[in-house]
Amino acid sequence: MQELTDAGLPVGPTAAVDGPAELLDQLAAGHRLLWDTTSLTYPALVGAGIRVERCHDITLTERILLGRQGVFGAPCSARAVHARATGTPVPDDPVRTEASAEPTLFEPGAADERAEAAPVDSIEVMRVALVDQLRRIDHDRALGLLIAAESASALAAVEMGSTGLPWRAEVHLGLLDSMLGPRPRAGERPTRLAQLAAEINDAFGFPVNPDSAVDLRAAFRRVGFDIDTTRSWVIKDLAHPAVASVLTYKELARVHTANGWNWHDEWARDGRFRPEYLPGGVVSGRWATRGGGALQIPRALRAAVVADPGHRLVVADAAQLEPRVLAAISKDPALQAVSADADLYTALADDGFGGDRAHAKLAMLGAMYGQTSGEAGRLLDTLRRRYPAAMQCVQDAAHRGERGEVVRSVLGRACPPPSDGWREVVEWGSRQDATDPERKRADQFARDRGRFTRNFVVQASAADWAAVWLSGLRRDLTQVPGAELVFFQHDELIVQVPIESAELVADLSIRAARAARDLVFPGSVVSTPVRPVIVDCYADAK
DNA sequence: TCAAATGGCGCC
DNA sequence: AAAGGGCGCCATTTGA
Repeated sequence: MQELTDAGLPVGPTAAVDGPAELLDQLAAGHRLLWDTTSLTYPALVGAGIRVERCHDITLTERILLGRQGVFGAPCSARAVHARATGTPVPDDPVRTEASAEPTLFEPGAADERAEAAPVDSIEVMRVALVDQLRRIDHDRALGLLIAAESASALAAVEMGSTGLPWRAEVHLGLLDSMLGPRPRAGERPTRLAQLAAEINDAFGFPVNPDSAVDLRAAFRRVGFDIDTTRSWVIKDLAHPAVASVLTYKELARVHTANGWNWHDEWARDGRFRPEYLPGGVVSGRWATRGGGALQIPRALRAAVVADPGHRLVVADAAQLEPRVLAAISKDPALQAVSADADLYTALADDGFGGDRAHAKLAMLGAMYGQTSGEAGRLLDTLRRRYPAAMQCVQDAAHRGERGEVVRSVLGRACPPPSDGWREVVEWGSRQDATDPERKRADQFARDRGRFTRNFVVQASAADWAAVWLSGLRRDLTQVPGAELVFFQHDELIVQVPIESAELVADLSIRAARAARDLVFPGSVVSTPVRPVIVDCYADAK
């Protein structure tokens, strides 16, 4: 047990916790728990009805700290940190056994692996690891904040995975029936898809399997359309009678395979959808999920997310977070001014795009993603003129990436360095003649990485902000009986709350966003507003 | 025959 | 000159 201040510094004694009674005492005293890996230890506590307010997750912290040293993918357990700190051989990380996996029979060693996955409980190992991490954090305020938010996110992730997102089976199954027809036998096409497939065959005049991109492309080529991909946005512009059926087929087939009856069987048990959330699972610091595609719930199915009786959903999203984050990290005066507006894109449009919001948005997204072709490319000049500092900021990040350097988020999360293979290609190719294929390949590699680092500074800083926002709101929600975080997706979260507390929670989400702005961008005038909506059903939120 | 790669598309 | 970021998941295709 170790208490840390909010700045990530130790103030209390170190002591092992013996047994549940002492654990409860320590929790009641408001101590911050120190442990190896939240996702391994905390689920059992949550299952026992114990809620931890604050923790320090050594593994997640180590991932951030090692990343800043340019190391990715190395073992990050307390034992590994201890080993590196003491100059002893670094053990492999414990094998992660998936909670959702079927028990494996007849697999020698599986039980041993599970035993190894038990969290490290040696207090001395953890003490040494913590001291080493604090030394490396070195009183860096931003980094301490990032690490505190990462650990808090880990708690929230376990709690959300346990609580689950309310999911009404009858609504979901009703939608499937209306879109696809009755549930087919295993391996068969739903009736609606079978109909569409027949229409597609008729329109072409020969059999085509719309599930096969190869087959579909060959079919369109055979009738005179020289396409090299069957993406919807290409198909939609072709003048052929099969087009409408193909597009509808693709849309419905996607629902069937991604969120159809099989998905429902596997993921939507007991009125809840319980994915496994992985904070920091993306290099930018965004969360990932394992199972169920939780971060890609299609809009068409959000009607199935309905609050329990007597409850409401507070759906809060940070409006246009990424351009606001760009304004904050670049300190571009004009973009900061524009970001004062509740609708940044409208203000942007009025500021230089003749009131054309769609163009303004396209240009801004293109600038952050590194797009330079097409419409967005043509609009880039306007942005460069109006917001030179902001454009310089992403341009610098791109150049650093092209040169093989790394970039960091506002709170200090580092992007991975390029691979050895990348360096070889780029170094060799850059010495060749401009027309040499090796040179072209090298330039391509460099540009690709430039786009990645260009986007990283914005996406990762936005993730910093979102983690602090989520952490702050989670803490505040402990004051609201019955309020539960049930979903988090990059810049949007959902709290299920008793009706009488909905307004309060909506307000808390706004305050937490303001607090996150002040913590992540101290002194910045850029606002990062959230707009909570109180609804019964997720589909009504937008 | 099976694992890895690919194509496509959902979300931000 | 040219340059579309990050994911997870499914069915199909490819390759050993």
